Amino acid sequence: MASFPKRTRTCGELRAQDIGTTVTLNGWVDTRRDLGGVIFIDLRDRYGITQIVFNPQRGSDAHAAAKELRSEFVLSVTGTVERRPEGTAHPGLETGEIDVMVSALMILNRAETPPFPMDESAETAEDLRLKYRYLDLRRPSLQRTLMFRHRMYQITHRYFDSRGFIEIETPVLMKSTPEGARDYLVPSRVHRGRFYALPQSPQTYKQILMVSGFDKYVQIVKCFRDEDLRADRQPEFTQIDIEMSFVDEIDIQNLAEGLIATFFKELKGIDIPLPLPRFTYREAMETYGSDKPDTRFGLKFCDITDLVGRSGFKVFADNVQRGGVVAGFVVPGGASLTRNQMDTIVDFTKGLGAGGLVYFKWTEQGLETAVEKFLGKDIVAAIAAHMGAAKGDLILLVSDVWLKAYTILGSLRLEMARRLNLIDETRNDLLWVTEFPMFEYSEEEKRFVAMHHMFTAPHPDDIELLTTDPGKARARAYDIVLNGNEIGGGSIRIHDRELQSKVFGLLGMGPEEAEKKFGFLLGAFRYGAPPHGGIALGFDRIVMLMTGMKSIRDVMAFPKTASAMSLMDEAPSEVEDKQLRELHIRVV
RNA sequence: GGGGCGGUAGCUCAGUUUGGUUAGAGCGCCUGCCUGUCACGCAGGAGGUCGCGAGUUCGACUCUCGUCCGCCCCGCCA
Repeated sequence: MASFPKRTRTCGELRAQDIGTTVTLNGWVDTRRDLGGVIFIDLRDRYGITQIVFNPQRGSDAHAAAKELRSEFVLSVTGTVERRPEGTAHPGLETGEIDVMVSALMILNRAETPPFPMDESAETAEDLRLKYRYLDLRRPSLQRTLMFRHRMYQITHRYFDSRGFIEIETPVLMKSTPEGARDYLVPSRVHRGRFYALPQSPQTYKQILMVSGFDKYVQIVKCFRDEDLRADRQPEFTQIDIEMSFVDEIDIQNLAEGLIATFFKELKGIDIPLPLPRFTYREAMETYGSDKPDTRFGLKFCDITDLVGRSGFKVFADNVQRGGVVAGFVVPGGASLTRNQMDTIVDFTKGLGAGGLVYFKWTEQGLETAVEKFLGKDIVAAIAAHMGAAKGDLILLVSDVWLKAYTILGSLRLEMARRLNLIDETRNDLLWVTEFPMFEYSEEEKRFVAMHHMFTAPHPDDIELLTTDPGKARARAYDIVLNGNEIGGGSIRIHDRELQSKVFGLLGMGPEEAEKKFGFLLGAFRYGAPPHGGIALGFDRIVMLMTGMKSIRDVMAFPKTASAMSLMDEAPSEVEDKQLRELHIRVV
C-alpha cells in the first residue's frame, strides 16, 4: 500500500497524443523557474524530463506548496496533460509540446543543495564526483553509459545462449597462483596462516569445466589484479570469459569477432566487415611497432638494415654487426617541422630509451640530414627512395636491437600521429594479432616468463624449439585489438600433461612445485582432457571505447581512484582488532 | 618505485612569475519583486583554516622543506 500517489507514467513518455489525460508523475526536481505567479519545474527521472506547471488559478494549494521546491526534491505530482500555449513549445525536448498542469503536489523528500549541478554544463573535479557518486550517477552521461552497458550484457547473454553456451559461475575465493599479476588475498579465519586469492581470471576453472564436458562455457565475470592503475585499468574489472572444447584458433576467433560485430551493429548501427584482418605478432611489430597496432593511420615502418649495414655511419653499422635492425617511417609533409619541434621529438625518443633519433628532411634544398657526412649522399638518397619519401616529407630512423627498435618506433609513431592529428576518430579498426611468442625473457627474474599464460599451447611447428630455442617458439595465442587498444586475448590451451609439465619446467617450475600449485589441473588432465581453448574480452574497455569515454571509470558505477581507493565509502579501511585476531593477522 | 600536472567561496576558475591595503569573477545559494518560462529576468545579500604541517621574513595564497589527496605517463599489469 503506497503512502504516496504512484506514478502512472514516466517523465520521458508524454506526447501530444496524451493531451487531456490525467497523470501522476514521480521524479526529481531538475530545474525550477519561479515567475512569481506561475512556477515551472522540470521533473526528471531516468526516462526523461517533463515540464510541470503550477498556476495559482488552477490549483492554489499546489502552487503555494510549490514555492518551496528546490533542486533534487523528490515529488509526486498529479495533473492533466495540456498542450503548451502557442509559441511556448520546446523543440529541443521530446516532451516539449506538452505540460502537466499540476492539481496535487506531494513532496516525497527534500534535498540539500547538491555539491555540484546535475546538468553537465560545467566540468566537475573527478574526486568530488567519486565522493558523491550517487549524485554523479544521476547525471546524463553516466546514465547513458550504464544503460549502454546494460544493453551490452543483454546482447552477450543472448549471443551465447543462442549458440548453445552454458553460463557457469566460478569461485571468487580461490587458490593463489604464481606468475602474472599480484593477487588480492583474503585471509582464512578457519585455517590459520592460509589465504584465498581473488581470481585474476577464472582460467583454471574454465579449463577444468572443459575436462568435465561443458564444451561451451561463458561467464561475465569480475576479475581482480593488485597492480598500479591507469586510465583503462581498475583493480576489479569485468571480462566476458569464454572456453570451448574440440576447437582451434579460428573457431574462437570467429565467435569473438562475431560478438564484437554484433555489439557494433546493435548498439551503434555500424557494420564491421568480417573476418577481421590478421597480423602475426612479427608483422604487427615490424609494421606498427606494437602488439596492439592502431591502423587508423599510416606511418608504416620500413626496414633499411641492408642499406646501412656496411655504411660509414658507425652507429648504424655497429648495431647491424651486432644483429640489430635499422628501421623507420616517413612522415608526409613533416619537413615543415621546425628545429625546435624536432628537438622535442628527439628528446621524446631518447626518453623512450633510444640512443638517438636520425632524421632526414626533404626540403626545397633537397635531402637534409646531420648524418649525411657519415652515410654519404648516395645512401641517403637510396634510403629515401626505398622508403617512398617525397619532397616535403620527414624521415625518422631508429637503430637498435629488434624488439627495442620497433617498440621505440611504435611509441614514436603514435606520438607523431597525435601531434599531427592523423588519427581518424570516426574509424573502428578491429584486427587480430596472432602467433605471439610463447615466452619473453625476464631480466628481473633471469628466466623465461609466459607471454600469454602458462597454459598456452605452442605452435605445432615449434614444439622442437621448446627444447632447442624456447625464445623463438610461437604460441597459439591471439589478441583482438580495437583502435590500438587490446580488448581481448586468448589461446588454445595445452591439454597434455607431458607438454604442460615441460612448459612449467621452462618457466623454472619443477615437478614438485607444479604439483603443489597446479596439481588439481594436472590431475584433471589425467582423466581425459579434450582439446580446448578460449578467450577473455575486456567488457569495461569495450564499453569505454564504444561510448567514446576517456576513462574506464566513466563506464563503471562505482570505480576506484588511481590509488585504488573508493572515495565514496572510503575503502579500504582499517578494521577492528577483533577481526584481525580472528584472522590470525597482525599489522606491522 | 620514478616522472609530470593540479589542490583558492558549494562549483568552475583568476590571483602565485616579482611576498605588502579589505583575496576576486561567473555559476550556484539566500531574501524580495515578477503569471508562459525553459541558461527565465530584475534588485539586494551571505559565503574563504587559499589541501595540511613546519620554516624563512617585519609581513606568506605567493618563497623553502615535508606531507596528504586527485589526474596522466613509465615501471608493473601472464
